[in-house]
Amino acid sequence: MPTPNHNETVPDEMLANERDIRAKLGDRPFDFDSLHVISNIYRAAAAIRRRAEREVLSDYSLSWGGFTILWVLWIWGEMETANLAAECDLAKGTLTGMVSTLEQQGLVERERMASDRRRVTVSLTDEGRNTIEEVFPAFNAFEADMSANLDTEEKRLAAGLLRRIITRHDEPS
Amino acid sequence: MPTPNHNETVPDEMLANERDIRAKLGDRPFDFDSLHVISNIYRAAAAIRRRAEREVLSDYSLSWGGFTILWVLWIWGEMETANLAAECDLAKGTLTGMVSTLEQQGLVERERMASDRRRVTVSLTDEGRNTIEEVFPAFNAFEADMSANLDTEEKRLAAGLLRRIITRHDEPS
DNA sequence: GCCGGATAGTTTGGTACCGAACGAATGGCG
DNA sequence: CGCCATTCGTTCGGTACCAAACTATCCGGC
Repeated sequence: MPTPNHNETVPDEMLANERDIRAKLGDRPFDFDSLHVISNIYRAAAAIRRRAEREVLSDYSLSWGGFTILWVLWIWGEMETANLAAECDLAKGTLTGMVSTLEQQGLVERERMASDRRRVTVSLTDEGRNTIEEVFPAFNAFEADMSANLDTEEKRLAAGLLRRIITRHDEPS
Repeated sequence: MPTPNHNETVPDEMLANERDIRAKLGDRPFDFDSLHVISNIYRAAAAIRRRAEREVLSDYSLSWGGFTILWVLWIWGEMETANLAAECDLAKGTLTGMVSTLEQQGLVERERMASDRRRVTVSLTDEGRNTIEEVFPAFNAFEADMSANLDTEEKRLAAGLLRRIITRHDEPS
């Protein structure tokens, strides 16, 4: 019968570990609903990243972070390092190394800005653009597969709920 | 007006980057709903982990993974390495190093099984138990804060939707 | 008994990632 | 002009993490 989560104790369907947690700690005044949301977000993200790197990105010698950089540059075009780091949700120090890797692979290029020589812009090379145009459809198909247990409405709902967690706290570094 | 996601084009509220993606790629046949779910899961997870390590775990010199190990051992008690790795969602090789770190910190201990000397069990020391009993309430408060924009019903809904993504594909290593 | 395949954990080699410290460049204010 | 606080990107030291190679142990068949 489709009546999940119908009371305030234990929802009908839980992962095995969620049940065990209630069994162990259920008598203590913890916030189990928050616990399950947060830990499920993390588990889902880890599964997504692992599968993506193994099943999609490795074919193109891209890491998750490398793919993200290409993707961001593809959507937004040339960006300076600081904005790119923020958009990729990476520390700027991390970005430096990953851009260097992509640069060696010939997928992006750096350029110092003439107006302010501290700043550096990063942009896709032609090869980088070809790569992301080839990889992204495969990646998007992977995303669809990964979320195939949800229908469209549920995906939007989930995206919206997550958005409200993300927007609450988002100072990357 | 509270009518989010009311049509099949662009939902009312989106993150800035979500809007930009539609603007750039909206005319191509990609699955944007899947894209947004997956990328929001990942962004949320990254924000959660970063904040947790900075604001909660660093006070106890614990990494995210180290905390997870203590937590799992606290809930389930003594475990052998392979099960512990699966439960913590880590590759077994990764676990070896992190258990060694925790062992040096005096928080867990290893023991070879008498019946099968290949196997090793890991359990909390008294100090480890004290640590997790002290850290977890702070961590749980953090989880509550992190998800404070959702009410109880929404947390359960989100946890359930995520569960359906997790259960679809979960062979960690 | 012992040999060979299977299995549990560890080691190894490499990337990713962070935070903090650093060095170059800038721009305002004297 | 010339200092100096600020703001860039990079570098550095350290952990975390994975996949694959390796080691030790176990167990079934001869």
